[in-house]
Amino acid sequence: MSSGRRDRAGKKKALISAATNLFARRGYEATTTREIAAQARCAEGLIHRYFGGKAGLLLNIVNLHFAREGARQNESRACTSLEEEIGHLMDRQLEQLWKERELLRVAFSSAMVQPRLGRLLGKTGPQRAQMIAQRFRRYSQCRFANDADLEALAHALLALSFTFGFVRPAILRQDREQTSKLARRAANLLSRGVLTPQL
Amino acid sequence: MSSGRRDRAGKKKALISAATNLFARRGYEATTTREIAAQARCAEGLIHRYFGGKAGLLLNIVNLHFAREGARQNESRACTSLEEEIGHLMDRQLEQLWKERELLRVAFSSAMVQPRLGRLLGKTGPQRAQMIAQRFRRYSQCRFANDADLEALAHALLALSFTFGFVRPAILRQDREQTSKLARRAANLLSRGVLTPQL
Amino acid sequence: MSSGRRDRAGKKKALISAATNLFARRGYEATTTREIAAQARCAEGLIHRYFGGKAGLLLNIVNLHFAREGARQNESRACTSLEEEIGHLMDRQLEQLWKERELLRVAFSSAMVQPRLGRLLGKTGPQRAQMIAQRFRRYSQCRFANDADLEALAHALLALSFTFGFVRPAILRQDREQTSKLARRAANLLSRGVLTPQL
Amino acid sequence: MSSGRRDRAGKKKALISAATNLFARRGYEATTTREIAAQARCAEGLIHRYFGGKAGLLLNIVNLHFAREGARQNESRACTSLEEEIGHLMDRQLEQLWKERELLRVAFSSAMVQPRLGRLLGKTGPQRAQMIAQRFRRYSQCRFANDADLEALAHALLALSFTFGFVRPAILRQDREQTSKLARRAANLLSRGVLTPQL
DNA sequence: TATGAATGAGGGTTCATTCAT
DNA sequence: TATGAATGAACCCTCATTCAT
Repeated sequence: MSSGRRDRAGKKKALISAATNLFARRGYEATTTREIAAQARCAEGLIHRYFGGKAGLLLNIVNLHFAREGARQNESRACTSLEEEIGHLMDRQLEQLWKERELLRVAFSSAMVQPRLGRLLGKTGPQRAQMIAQRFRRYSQCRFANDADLEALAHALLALSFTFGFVRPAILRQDREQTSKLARRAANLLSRGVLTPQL
Repeated sequence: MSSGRRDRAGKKKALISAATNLFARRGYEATTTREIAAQARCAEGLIHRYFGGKAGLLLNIVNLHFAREGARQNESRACTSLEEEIGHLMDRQLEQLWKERELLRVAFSSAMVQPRLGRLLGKTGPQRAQMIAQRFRRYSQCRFANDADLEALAHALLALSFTFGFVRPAILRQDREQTSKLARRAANLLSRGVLTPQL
Repeated sequence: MSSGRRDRAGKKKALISAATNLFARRGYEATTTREIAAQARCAEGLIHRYFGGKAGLLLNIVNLHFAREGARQNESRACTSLEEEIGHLMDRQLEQLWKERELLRVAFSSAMVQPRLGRLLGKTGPQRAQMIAQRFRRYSQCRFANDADLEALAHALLALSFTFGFVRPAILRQDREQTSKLARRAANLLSRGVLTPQL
Repeated sequence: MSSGRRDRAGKKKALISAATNLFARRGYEATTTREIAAQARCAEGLIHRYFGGKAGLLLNIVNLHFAREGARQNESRACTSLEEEIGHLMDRQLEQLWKERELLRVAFSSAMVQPRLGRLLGKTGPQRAQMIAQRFRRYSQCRFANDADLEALAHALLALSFTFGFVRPAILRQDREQTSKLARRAANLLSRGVLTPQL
């Protein structure tokens, strides 16, 4: 289609790809625009022309990713029980977060210093929690504790997966198998807490 | 002891204090060694002589802080019930993490890129979890579910407090009251999950 | 003649107009070719095709302007006395230089570094001086001092108007009314110097 | 006295000297901080540490020069007549301006775009004019025209010397001998204008 | 030992110019 | 012919680190 010298879209994509890679591997600050351009095989100036500079490039990357993320439907099939649903959710989360750990590293690392980016990242969580809580309500034929706090459950599951699936293995470099196991055990506790006892 | 111009210990302390302050306020990268030296009222060169450079200074700060943290006794008095204990623990954690949020921001932000620092930070969590689990066992006269997973409970509580007490309010800039409430509701779910039903 | 997309003459004119405007407002160095092209509503590349680059564009502008200037007839009507003529000349010069101050700023500023441009600008002065001296000779029926140096008079008047009408108000930002008054007083001195005393 | 690595004053002087030279030869914009540092045999960073950047360096140079200039007494001995005094003044001016032409080129070139610098340069002129006018009044025993405008005379002489001694030879690259001659002839006209006729 | 002047590599960014379309 | 996407060299400036004093 397009080639070499006049491929605006291609260059943008290449820059985003290179930057995502480098930011994740070395961190935002430690990555230079020179490196990004070199890896993308185009001129440094394009970073500024297309994204308004290094900071804009980062914002663009995060925006892009989490827009896609937010749009992604909670596409998995229904389970036969809430416990199963919770288990599946946690497994999927652990897997997903691990896969995205590089990008998350960059995003959170930068968000620490860049409030705007922080708020952007924060949008996703509560939305997903709402969606998950909604799914949980489908299991109302189950024997919920009367006052089962499904919203808190959803938030708690996301919090656990974030900590055990990303922070501890990817940032604190703890053994991933162990943290994953802990995550599942913790999820079990939550399951119990929300279900009426099986007498 | 020693004073004025040849006060090695005093200078070190001053540098650490200044750096902690500045790192927390502006972030590690945005802080310059000149600023640190200026605020500590001593020469830039000492940062390198004493700590081996800016990175070493950060490591030293984090080390110091979390050593103290780890040594801190689990000093709170015993509660009458596990639920109460869990509630208290969560409250203390939320408060503590909020108080330390600036330093945590720097520590985690840097840990993302500096594995060594990450591993250092990661030491604290499991240790604390062990201590907490130990305390929980004191309530064994309670009606635990037979297979109550007290270890997972401790880890989960720390994970929840980390997310709801630090990540969401301090990084993602979400409303702290809301996230604190969510933390407590989630802790409630865990309480239930670990206790046998009150028939 | 030609219109729309293939209007070479129109594009050239538009570029010259835009560049004159921008150079005058912001200075040569501070103006970018992109701005010029944008304001002229045509492609950046044309600046190079038509004028050989940014520098060539400036040269072209100055050339054009001072060609027109040189060609301009000394159109003013004759006066009844040399004194009146000198006064009128000075007034016209002060007005004209003030009107052209922006372009002159750019022209001289660039001429400082670009000898070719300097020489170009220098052509105008002596020519005008000759023309003015010629006009002065028409008043020979007046009582000139025998050895009246009308050529020096013409040069001096131009020099005074340049300094008091452009350099001091437009570059050194001195009060224009004051410098204009000084110019007229200095012109008076010259008038006297060239006229035989009225006994 | 001082050597190599810790000679702050020496480095400052070297930078000023190098910058003055380069700015004058190539113009402010065309001179790079790299070149200045190289010619001064010190690190580029010092330009920013000592002078606050390239612009500050220029300002410093001009300030320094014109402070010295302003302080310089009008040290020449008295003459026997006003005509002689005027002639001497003009000669000295022509010589001085030619000697300083490089620095003047920079100063004026930059002043065109930098109002603050312009105003700074403008301070010198009126002051000198006042001093010169004062000297002229010493010749009051001469036969002045009653209403001799000595202030205008002083300003006019400076204007003429500026144009014929600097602008035309140094900027417009006109033959210096010719412009100098014109300057003297113009000065003569002024002399006459201010003196009563010798009957 | 403590200082801070000096270093110099490398930072992000700009922009006149080129050239595929 | 006209376009403007792409280039890349060079810009000014920052700052952790070194080392003469």
